Order: sequence, then C-alpha cells, then structure tokens
Amino acid sequence: MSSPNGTQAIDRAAMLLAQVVHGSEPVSFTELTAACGLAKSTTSRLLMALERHQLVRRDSDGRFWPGELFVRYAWRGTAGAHLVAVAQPFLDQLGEQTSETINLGVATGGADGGRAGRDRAAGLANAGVTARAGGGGAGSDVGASAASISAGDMMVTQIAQVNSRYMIGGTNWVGLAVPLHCSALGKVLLAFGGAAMPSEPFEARTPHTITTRAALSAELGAVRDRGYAVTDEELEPGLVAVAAPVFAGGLTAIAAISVSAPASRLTADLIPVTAARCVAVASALSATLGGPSGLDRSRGTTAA
Amino acid sequence: MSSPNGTQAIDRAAMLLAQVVHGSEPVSFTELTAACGLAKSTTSRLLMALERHQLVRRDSDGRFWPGELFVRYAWRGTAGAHLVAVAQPFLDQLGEQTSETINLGVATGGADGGRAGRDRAAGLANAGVTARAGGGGAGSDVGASAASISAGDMMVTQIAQVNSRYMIGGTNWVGLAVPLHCSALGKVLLAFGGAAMPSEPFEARTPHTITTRAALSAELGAVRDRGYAVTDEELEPGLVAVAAPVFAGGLTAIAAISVSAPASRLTADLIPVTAARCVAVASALSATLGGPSGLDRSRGTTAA
DNA sequence: AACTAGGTTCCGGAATATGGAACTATCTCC
DNA sequence: GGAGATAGTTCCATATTCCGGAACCTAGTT
Repeated sequence: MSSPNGTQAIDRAAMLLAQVVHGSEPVSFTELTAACGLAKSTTSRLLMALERHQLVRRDSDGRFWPGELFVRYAWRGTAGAHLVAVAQPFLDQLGEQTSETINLGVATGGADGGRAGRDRAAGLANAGVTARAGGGGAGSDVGASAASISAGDMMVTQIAQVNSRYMIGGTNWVGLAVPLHCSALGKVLLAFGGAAMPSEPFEARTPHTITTRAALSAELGAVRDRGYAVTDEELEPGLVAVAAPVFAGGLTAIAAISVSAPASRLTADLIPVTAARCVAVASALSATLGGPSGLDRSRGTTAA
Repeated sequence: MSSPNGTQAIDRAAMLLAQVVHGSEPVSFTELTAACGLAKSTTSRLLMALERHQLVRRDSDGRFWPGELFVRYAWRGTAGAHLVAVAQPFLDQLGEQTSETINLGVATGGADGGRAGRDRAAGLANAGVTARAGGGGAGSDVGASAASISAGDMMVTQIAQVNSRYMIGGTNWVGLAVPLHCSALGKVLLAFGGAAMPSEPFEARTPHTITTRAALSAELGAVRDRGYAVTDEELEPGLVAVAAPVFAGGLTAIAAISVSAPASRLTADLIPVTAARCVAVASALSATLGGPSGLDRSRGTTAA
C-alpha cells in the first residue's frame, strides 16, 4: 500500500538511516520508532541489520550514530570530488540562466584551516560528548584547550566552474585561492560561519577593497540580511560578483556559489535579479544536501 | 537460509551499498549484480530504492556513486567527532596495554592544508572524471591547474587522547599541533601519504631533531619498512614516542595513533613491543574503517 | 534490419518481513 | 527491597512483501 515498489523493508530502513544521519545529535531507539511510526519489533530488527552492516553505530547509552561506513566515506578523501559532482548540475543551470562565469568555492587554508579546521573544531567541541561512546577508559580530559590554534588566514578555493558564454569572462579559476574579505564567495563563507575572520590588515587589492575589520563586519551583517554577497571591483578592477551560501544540514555554510562578470555586464540594476537566481540555485543544492533551504533556518526536529 | 534474521532484503541492499561506497571508482549495475550474486530484477529494485532515498546516485553513464546522504554527512562537519568516537575504544585498549599516553592525530594546516587540502586535491584530481556526471554544460576546463597551491607547512594535530596511568606522563595535548618532522605521528603521516613534506629548514627542537630533508626521507623509508615511526627525544628532551598509521580504505593514512612516554620508561628494548601493540591497534581501527589491515595493501576487488 | 548489451517491468508463488505479545533487563520510587 | 515503569529483544503464526524468471524496452553495433 504505502510502497507500491515492493521495497517496504528498504524504504523503512532508509527512513531510519536518514533520521540517524540527518540529526546532529545521536538518536534513541524510542525516538526512531516514534519518528518513523514503526512497531518496536520491526525497528529493532531493522536497526540491528543496519548495525551489522556498519551503517549505524550504537553508543553505550544505546543511542544511534552514523556508522563506520559513513565515517570511512567522509575520511576517504573523495567527498570533495563528490560535492563537485553533486553540485555540477546546479552550477550548469545557473550558467544557463545567467550566461556568466559560475564558481563553487570552499574555505581552505589557515594554520588549522578550511574544512580541516571546521572538522577539528566540531570534533573538539563535541569530544566531551562523543568520548562517552568509548565506554571505557580515560576520555574525560578530551575537549579542553581547543581554541588556541590559529595562524595564517583562511582563503576560499574555487573547486568547480562553469564558463561564461561570452568571449570576455572569467578565465579558469579552478584551484585558485583568493582572500575572503574581497571575494563574494569569501564574504558568504564569513557571513554564514563557513570561515574564520581573517586577521588585519586586509590586503587592498583595488581601491574598493574593504580594508578594516569594522567595515567588513558591517558588510557581513548586510550579507546575512540579504542572503547573498556582492563584490563590486573589490578583488580586481572591472570584476563584479555575487555569491550565495550552500548548507548541508548544519548551521554553517559548507560552500558558496558565485556568479562573476565584467562590471559592464553585471550592472547595479542586474545585481538583484542575478543574485536571486544564485540564491535560488544555492538553496536547491542545499536542499539536495539536506540543508534547510535558503535562509529559512528554524526547524528543530522532524515531525511525523 | 542465508539470513536467519528476517532481514534478507536489507542485508542485500546493504551489500550493494557497501560495494558502491567502498570502491573509489563508480560501480556499474552489471558489476553489482555479479559482485553480490543477485538477480537482475532484484538488484534493479533495490538500487532504485536506494537511489530514491539518496543513498546512491547514478551518473549519466548509469554507474553508481555514493549518494547525497553520504556527501552531506561528509560535509556536515561531524566526521571529525565521529572519527574520535569510533577510535576511542581502540585508543582505550592501547592505553590499557601500555599504561602510557595515547594520541590520535590528523594532518592539519598548510595554506591548503590538512584534510581540506587532501579533499581538494582529490576533488581536483578526479574532477575531470566526475564532471561528466553533470551531463550538461561546460565542465571540461575543470581539473586544470591543481598543483600550484602551497605555502605554510602542514602540522599534525592531536584530536583524542588517553592519559597515562603514571604520575609522570603526557599532559593534555588535545588540540595541540606539532611539526611533522619531529613527531612520531607526523613521520607516520608523511611516510604513508597522509601529509605533504614540509619545507626546509626544519626547526631543531632538540639536538636529536632531524633537520635535513635527506635525513628525513631516509627515516621515512625506514618508517615504511617497519610500519611504525619512532621519535627519540626529537620533539622534546626526554620524550619518546612511537606511532602507527590508520587507513580508511584508501592508500594514504588518514590519521595516526601514538604511544608517548618518558625516555626512562620507553627504553630501546621496549620500543619494538610497544610499537607492535600500536601497529596492531591502528590496524584494527583501519579494519573497522574498511581499510586494508596494516601494511598488507594488495587486494583489488572484493570476491564473492 | 537483425542482433547484442544493459536494464526495467510484470507476475505468480512462497519465502520473508511483520507486529502483537511474551519476555528480560534496568531504573525509580515508595 | 519489592512493585511498577521504562527500554528493548525474542518468539511465532500470518499474509504481506519480496523474489526471480521471462517478457519487454531502449540504444548502440554489425
């Protein structure tokens, strides 16, 4: 009835799995039965099967975490490539809409920089919690002294690109890292928690570059309000760009999507509509990645 | 018969999923039916169910990749914490065996450093391949110019710890980053591809610190041969440590586990046996994460 | 146009998953 | 310390759900 596909068991198991992987908190057996509306016995059987296959893991409190298969995948080093693969159709779509250069960027660098830094930060922040899972010995000191690491600023690296259809447009920027304070991608990551504030002084790439922390903070507030960032000849003379954040189920942006064009084409009147398209596409990607769509970040738990 | 648990469908689906996530290459439908020994119709039904739930993804060639749920998880930022959680029981075990300070370390930092750097590197290296998945527009330039990013050396950051049982032992090093060339964790990461070679000159932390690239290269060769690294008062006078690599299904170490002690306790005669324990535990963790156990890295595909 | 490869849909049959109830283990409160 | 509540697993008869062979479809090849 509910599954006209002949895959009821798998649909249910996948539902459980999604619940476990989705939430940042570990989930209890009872919460899962309730959330998925399954009988206790069924839930138990399914979860034990998932655990057997390392798709979920149980801590000593009996709560469920994403299993070893997920951890392995995350550390395998292919997640970056897969983000590009997942994002590509979205970037293509934006490219078709705008005809301009589209980029996907992530934070990198810093002494404890980029994704590594955020992983580590999250790891350390949660370590007090997660250590409990160990069950046994001395894990209690874990979690102290996390904040002291920092030197060298983060940058934003462009990891995928769709080329402009015009003859004048962005060259190939894939692999290129640029400062956060003067790029649209960077401003978005800063505004939405995807990167740490760089240290002063800010390099003045052009006469329009924002060079003070106060001015940048104000700008980031505006970015949060609008939901997108703009750089108007702040990185390179004649280059205008807009960017919007990509989320993956968390509160912080994991990446950003930008549209870049010569100032002569991306004029002031065109910026809002272009930015809106950029935001829409970034939101769609976020939704695909399980994040809250756009700026509508409010829900707590999933209902039945 | 095969599944005495009443979860045949899920066992089979999990088997398919493991095949897809395990391999670094995308897997074709036919390969999956063969590898799992299932009927075409069954495989088709199961895979469609998995795809519906974003557990696998199909590219334009019809081959299967890990799904959005995995990508989302990997970028959610909790993978670091979960590595700690998964590793903790192993670290505890090693702590009980040795009574000394145990650490789990990962590479961080560098201008394109740590995990971020490796993700990016992998992403860029594979982008030519994965971009095809996009189906549509201009992805062909993607993949060029990857190698040019580097400035500032990587370090190794300790992300979990088990304390020594002795009164004299390691203080809390969680969150602390140390140079690669003079730490056992760092040497292991360097030897097994988990970190990039630092630039000269190497800081001489003690009179025993290795300070030349040639000497370090030779040492790393020895580390690869032995399967573990030793630092004998090279980081701090009186501090001796051994470390072994952790793999997660790839060729490069994702982390390392170390045993640290005062030189007076971890004497030359004790080093081999302690190192052997460290290697055994690191291999066990690698196995849990799906990596080849220890140094025995040879198999290609999984058999039936 | 016929053939092959790769994959999906259909359908009857029966193996398999289901869920209520019984059971065990752990807390909590009196 | 015993009764009761809470959390989760095992059991078992039932029929629902999944299985797999065969037909079918779509592209690419000769």
